Amino acid sequence: MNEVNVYIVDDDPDMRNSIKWLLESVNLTVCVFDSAEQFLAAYTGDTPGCLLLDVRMPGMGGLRLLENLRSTHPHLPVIMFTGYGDVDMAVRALKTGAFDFIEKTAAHQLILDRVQLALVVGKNLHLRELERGKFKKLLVQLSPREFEVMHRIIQGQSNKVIASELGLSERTVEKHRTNVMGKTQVRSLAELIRLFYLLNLEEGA
Amino acid sequence: MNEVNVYIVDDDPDMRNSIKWLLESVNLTVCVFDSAEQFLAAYTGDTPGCLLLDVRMPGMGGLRLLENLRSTHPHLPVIMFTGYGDVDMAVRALKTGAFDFIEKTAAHQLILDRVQLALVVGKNLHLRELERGKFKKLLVQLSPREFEVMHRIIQGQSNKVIASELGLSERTVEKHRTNVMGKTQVRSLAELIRLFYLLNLEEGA
DNA sequence: ATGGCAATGGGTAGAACTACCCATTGATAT
DNA sequence: ATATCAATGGGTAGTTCTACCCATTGCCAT
Repeated sequence: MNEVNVYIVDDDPDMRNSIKWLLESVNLTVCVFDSAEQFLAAYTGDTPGCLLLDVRMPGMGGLRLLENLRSTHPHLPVIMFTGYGDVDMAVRALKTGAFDFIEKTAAHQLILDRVQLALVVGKNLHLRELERGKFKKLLVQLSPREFEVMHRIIQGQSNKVIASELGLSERTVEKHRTNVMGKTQVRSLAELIRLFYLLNLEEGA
Repeated sequence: MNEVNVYIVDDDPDMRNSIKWLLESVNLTVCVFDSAEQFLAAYTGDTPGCLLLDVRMPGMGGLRLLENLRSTHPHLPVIMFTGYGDVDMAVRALKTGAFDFIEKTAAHQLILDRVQLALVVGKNLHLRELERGKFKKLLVQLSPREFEVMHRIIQGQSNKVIASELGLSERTVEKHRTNVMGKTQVRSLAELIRLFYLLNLEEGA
């Protein structure tokens, strides 16, 4: 399996093969699926890539899959791909978070360009996602108390203030603080804050 | 002048008045303009609001104005408004950063709902923009040396390391650090870092 | 050329944080 | 019931940051 994949989800075999051939002609690695359900079952999100997604399909439609992916894998660029698109469909798709929206009648070069752009963006998002995922795993190792203390540290409270507000001794807060810095593997307060906001700015939006 | 405005830019007087009447019927404050140029000359961005922008106009078109606004006022939600829209136009507008894309034939209630949503989003973006603008003004008061030191502080470097890398004494770095915290009016390192990333995450994207 | 400011550096004191050591309590799991 | 671990708190030392004081150099503008 290659490092970067273009995923194609389309119920029409001819269309799948046509696009697959087009993309492979520029040395891209392609994975095809004939339904949204099949893709969901197979996709793990552990490699960068992008998705070419047919809108109209039996079973779970493209828009439903798109919505699904926005919550589970927000960092996979999804290019919606449709034979007969209307304005409402395009607007809904893009507002839902699709990376692009292309009609199947578009020129081959245009499709290639958009896919290449999506791949570049997808690589960057994937890198960031790796960093986020790593930090997330470290965060869940924190005990409830440590997490509470971390939160207040990030708010800028001093150990003394934290101790007073939580009814603890300074020594205990210092211990929690040490554990937070150790378990999250950060080497400075600055890095802790940066990683924290890296997580929250994207989950909140 | 009210605090929150809906701006309308359309070269067709009938359309302007029709939409103006619709929005005023739900107690919204409306400002109308008959060209992109007129709007650009008048808009300052110092109050929250949103913009209903006709796509096809003589002179500067809606898409050109949209691009312009994305760089100068990224926090004004722009709803593109068109009589005869096609998929390509909608996709281009939304990918450029339009908040929404509505056809003029849409139901009144739908238009109202989308405008109200844009206003809510616009208020939040405006609040954040106020905070960013305030911090920006404080940042330019920093001397070049202070700015350099601030940058390294945010990277997590200690005074000692900064002093060594810049060939300064620790005392001097401490002085710069004190000045940075004072001039930016932050009460903690955490707040400095938060505001710094608030600026950079939106300007970089 | 005198005043203001950026940049430089020193002294001293205190506050805050870090890194080690030590211990008790209580809940949970095997 | 014995082990493990979260949470609690103390001691002591060393580092780092903050808050004051002081000064010199050099540049720029009125």
